[in-house]
Amino acid sequence: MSPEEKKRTEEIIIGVAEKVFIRDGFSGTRMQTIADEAGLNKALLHYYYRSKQKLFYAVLKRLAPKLFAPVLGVLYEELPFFEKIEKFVHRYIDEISQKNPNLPLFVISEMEKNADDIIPILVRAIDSREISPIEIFRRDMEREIKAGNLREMDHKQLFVSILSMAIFPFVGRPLIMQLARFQNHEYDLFIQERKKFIVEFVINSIKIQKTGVE
Amino acid sequence: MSPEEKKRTEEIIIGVAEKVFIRDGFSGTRMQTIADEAGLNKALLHYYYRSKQKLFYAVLKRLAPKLFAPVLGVLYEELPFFEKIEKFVHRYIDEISQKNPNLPLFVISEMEKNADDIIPILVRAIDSREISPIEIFRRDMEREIKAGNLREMDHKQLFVSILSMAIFPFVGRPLIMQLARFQNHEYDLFIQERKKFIVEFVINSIKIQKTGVE
DNA sequence: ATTTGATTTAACTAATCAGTTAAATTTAAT
DNA sequence: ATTAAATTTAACTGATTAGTTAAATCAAAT
Repeated sequence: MSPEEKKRTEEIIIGVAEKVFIRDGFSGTRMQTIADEAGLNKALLHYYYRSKQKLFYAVLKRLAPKLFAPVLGVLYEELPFFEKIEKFVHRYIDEISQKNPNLPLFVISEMEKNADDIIPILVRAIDSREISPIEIFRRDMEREIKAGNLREMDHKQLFVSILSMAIFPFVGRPLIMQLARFQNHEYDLFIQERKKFIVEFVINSIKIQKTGVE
Repeated sequence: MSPEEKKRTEEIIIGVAEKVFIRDGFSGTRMQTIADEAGLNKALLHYYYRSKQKLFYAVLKRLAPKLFAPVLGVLYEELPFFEKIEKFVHRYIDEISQKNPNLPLFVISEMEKNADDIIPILVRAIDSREISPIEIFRRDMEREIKAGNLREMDHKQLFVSILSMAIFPFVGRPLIMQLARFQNHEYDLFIQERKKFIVEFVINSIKIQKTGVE
């Protein structure tokens, strides 16, 4: 095979592995399943990636930048604070909807079970810049509070609230569907409508209304 | 052994099994682990509960009412809407903090992987009353909107938002700790402070301020 | 003291799965 | 055509684990 062919096989494997790992989790994934879904055989998987662990890490390393960069990147843009929140929420929900709605639960579950191995890989993707995302967020808030546009509040509480509202509908889908009595087909629409809701909900809560009178 | 002794063994097994299942998940749990942590042997586990599946279901059936009743129960109480939200959030975070912070992720993961078996068991616990919790919530909102105390908005979006803010810090702990740069010991305090934050945050967002002038 | 049921011990089976190996076959490049 | 690398096949090993079994021991009730 040509080197391009070789590369393509490698990519087929890692692409299918990504899909299966996200769907079934690390321990739920069978090498045989990956081989089957890739239309290849188990021996070839080990020929390219020596072990299940190594294949998993290869998947994670490829995934990590795609996972955080597009969303966290918004925090580093030069934007008015409230617009930044809007763009952040929309970007997150759009990305996950389009990419793979099971991604958040996968990342969280594996971080929980496998902390020591996985967290360092993900942290490199989170901490790719000089200043951390949460510190950027804190500074933005500080500026807005001084300008009288924002109520004073703990920046981590606000940050986690926005994250929670955006991420949890993906993670907690089966639970939410029962509690809030959703039909299967309703849920996607609910998530799309959620973008606008979250932004309005958050800004309503934190923004100080200018009276106009002064 | 006396019947009391017998009962005690049964309870030791199911109690330890609950702890282990929640910690390691169904497929991550080994019968040997349960036996070891209960100070018993594997044969006895099968003597009382015939299989891992049956033991798991027994755990779930015992868990389900304890899981939802104390929290959802608040929704059925006769309380002013905003106080109800406050009590709901405090109750949820207090219950989970004290009981087992891994519970939400466990429930969600197992619902996701094992939907057909598990959801019916949990749904019986959610739907123990004539009117569903979400319908109660909708009626409360409708009343408050008519009374001019509450902005108009989709009741499911609001309900999911409150749930998200309360549950996600438990589920997403490892991710949040990285993103928001928490040290281990800070997180418990953060969650305790979160009760007040969520209530204020939500009410600020949804309440219509009476001008006093009228 | 005898009986009954609870519990232990230890060895076993059967299934699953990661990983290995070696030989055969295919493909592309030279 | 020859070579080298890619791919397949198929059988294997070794580890893990749920579940079984049978014999032995123990404790409580009668």
